[in-house]
Amino acid sequence: MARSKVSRQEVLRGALELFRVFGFEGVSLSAISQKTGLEKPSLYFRFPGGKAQIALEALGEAVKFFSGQIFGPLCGVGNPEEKVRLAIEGLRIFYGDGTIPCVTDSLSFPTEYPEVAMTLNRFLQAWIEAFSGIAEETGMARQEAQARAENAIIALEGSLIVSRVLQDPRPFRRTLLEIPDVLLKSK
Amino acid sequence: MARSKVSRQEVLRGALELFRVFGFEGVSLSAISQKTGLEKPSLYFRFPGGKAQIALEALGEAVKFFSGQIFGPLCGVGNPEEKVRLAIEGLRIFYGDGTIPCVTDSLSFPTEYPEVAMTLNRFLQAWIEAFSGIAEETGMARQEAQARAENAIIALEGSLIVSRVLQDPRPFRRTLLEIPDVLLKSK
DNA sequence: GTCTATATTAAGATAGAC
DNA sequence: GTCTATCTTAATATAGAC
Repeated sequence: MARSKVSRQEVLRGALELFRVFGFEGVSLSAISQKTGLEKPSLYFRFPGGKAQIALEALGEAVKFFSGQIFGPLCGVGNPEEKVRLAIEGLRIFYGDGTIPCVTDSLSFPTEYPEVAMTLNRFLQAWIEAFSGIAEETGMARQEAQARAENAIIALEGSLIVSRVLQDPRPFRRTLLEIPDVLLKSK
Repeated sequence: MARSKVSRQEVLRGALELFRVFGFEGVSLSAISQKTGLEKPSLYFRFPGGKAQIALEALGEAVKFFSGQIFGPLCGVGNPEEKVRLAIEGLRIFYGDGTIPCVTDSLSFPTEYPEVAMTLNRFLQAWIEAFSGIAEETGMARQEAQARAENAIIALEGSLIVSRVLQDPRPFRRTLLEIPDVLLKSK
């Protein structure tokens, strides 16, 4: 079993970058091949399901990052302010300080693979749940916490679009700064 | 000059629907042909620049809608609350009550045509200007008004993503309801 | 496991009849 | 102006050597 120079995770992270920037339809297997250094048949050997499987597993890498760097800290012990601060640093890294789109956007346009949409749906629900949980820690009512969580995610996703179209990271940065207030501060 | 049954505007509106839902790379000329009832060579006769030209002119239709139904009311005379109410009705229609993505999102993923990105950039700046203008009418400082305008657009764009992924129009509807406060209410 | 070579389909695009 | 037919390229995907 000749081990390859490119790990499965490296392939998936390269693919994830491509899918986030160009969207599902905007990425070809040739592009993934170029990005990862593996020829197309090698990609099919590792991922018999082709582009759809690669996209799904790449999405899994994003979920793993969120689980570790964002949901993890939020679910841990400690005061809410500090936990939100840690989550925000994770978000800043994941989004390249506002320069890299979110999978939740890029991969949410219709494909012929319903699994992609279903995985995104579960991912977003988990995200809302994590944000909602930290909001509830401030004593907020469940419904209010849920709305705050959704608002924070809405603002993040929207700011990434605005930053991308204006080619200006400031809307994203400003939005990140406002997250603690959105999640924790009672009005 | 045999007049055709399908007007240029009908073609562009059909194409705009496709581009909004599937993104630039997700739409083929065959799809536009099917949607509009015109064969591909007829599309090339009307739009020699092919898909890129159709996308640009379709985007122009979106700009026209916004100019008439959103920017127009906001720039008119009358009290700000009523003008914002009219703009919100325009937005609700444009976004199919949260079921249709925004061109600003769908067409903002990289293509080989820089004109698309430039047109989107100008469109978004005009939108910010229009929202900012109405916010300034309440006596707000210019910088504050600009931030409020961006926040309103960020919330709209983000809520469309969340509504799409959750397959639930409520995040969008809730966001629409909050727009008057975001644009007009001093904190 | 990875590759070269290739099959197959669909894309963007054009020629030329009507 | 719109069509049928066709060209060219690039996409997904596989066969088979190493």
